[in-house]
Amino acid sequence: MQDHLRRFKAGIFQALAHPTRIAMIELLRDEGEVPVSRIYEQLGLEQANASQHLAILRAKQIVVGRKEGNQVFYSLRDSIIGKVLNLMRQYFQAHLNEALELLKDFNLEEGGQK
Amino acid sequence: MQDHLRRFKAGIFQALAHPTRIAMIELLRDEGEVPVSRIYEQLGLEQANASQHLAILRAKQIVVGRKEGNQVFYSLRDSIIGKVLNLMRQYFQAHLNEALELLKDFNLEEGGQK
DNA sequence: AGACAATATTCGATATTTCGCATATAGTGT
DNA sequence: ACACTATATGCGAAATATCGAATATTGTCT
Repeated sequence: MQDHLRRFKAGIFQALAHPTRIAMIELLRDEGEVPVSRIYEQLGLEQANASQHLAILRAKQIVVGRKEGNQVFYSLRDSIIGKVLNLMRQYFQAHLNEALELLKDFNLEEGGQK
Repeated sequence: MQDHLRRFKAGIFQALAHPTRIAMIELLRDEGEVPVSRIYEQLGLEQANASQHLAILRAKQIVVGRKEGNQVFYSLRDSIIGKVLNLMRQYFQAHLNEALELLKDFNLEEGGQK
C-alpha cells in the first residue's frame, strides 16, 4: 500500500532524472506554453529525441499538450514541479562547494559527453 | 555550463528515483539518525541491498554516515530533500485522481512485483 | 486526393540499473 | 590472534533507459 505511493513518487523522480527533461521543464516554467519546435530548437535536440522525452513527461502527467492545428503546445501541468526544481536550486546553492566536487568527479568519470 | 548544473540535478533526481531509496529517506526524515540495521529491518530489505542503496544516496551526498563503534548511523544531510518529498506528497494529493489512474496502469503493466 | 509540415512512434544497438549471492572490510571482545 | 557482528563491495544476469535512423500519424493547403 505505502509501496505503491512510493513507486508513484519514484516514477516522477525518474521522469525528472535526465538533463534534457530538466531543461525542458525549466523552459516550460519560464516560457509558459510553447510548441514542440520551440523546445527542440531552443535546446538543440533532434526532433525525435525531444518527442521521446516529451512522451515520458506526458506519461507521468508532468506536462500537458494542447493541439492547435498543426502543432502541439506543451506546458507544465502543475507549478509544484517548478517549485521542486526551485528547491533543487536552493539545495544546489546551499552545497555549492560539495556540488562542485561532485561535478568534477562526474566529468572525470565520463571523459567526454556521449 | 548550464548543462553541468542540469546533470547535477538530474543525478539527484536519479538517486531519488527508486521506491526503496524514497522509503529510506522518509525513514531518516522521520526518525533522524538511525543505524543501518534499523533501516533494513524496518523496510524488510536484504542487508546487502540496503547497503547498495545507501551507497547511492551517499555518493550524491543526500545522506551522511557517522561511524560509531561497530555501526554506522545514517541521517539526511539537508532537510531540503525532506522538503522535496513533502512537496511531492502535496503534488500527489493535488492530483489524487489522476495518480490513482496512473497507479492502476503501473500495476497492470507489471503484473506482480519483481 | 496529393504535397507538405509538425509531431509521434518503432526499431535495434549500447549503456545503465537492480538484484541476490558471495566475499571483503572494520570494529569489538576474548 | 580468533571468533563474531555490522556494514560494504564485487560479480554476473536480467531489466530498463537512451540514442539516432527510419517510418507513421495528423493536420493544412491547393
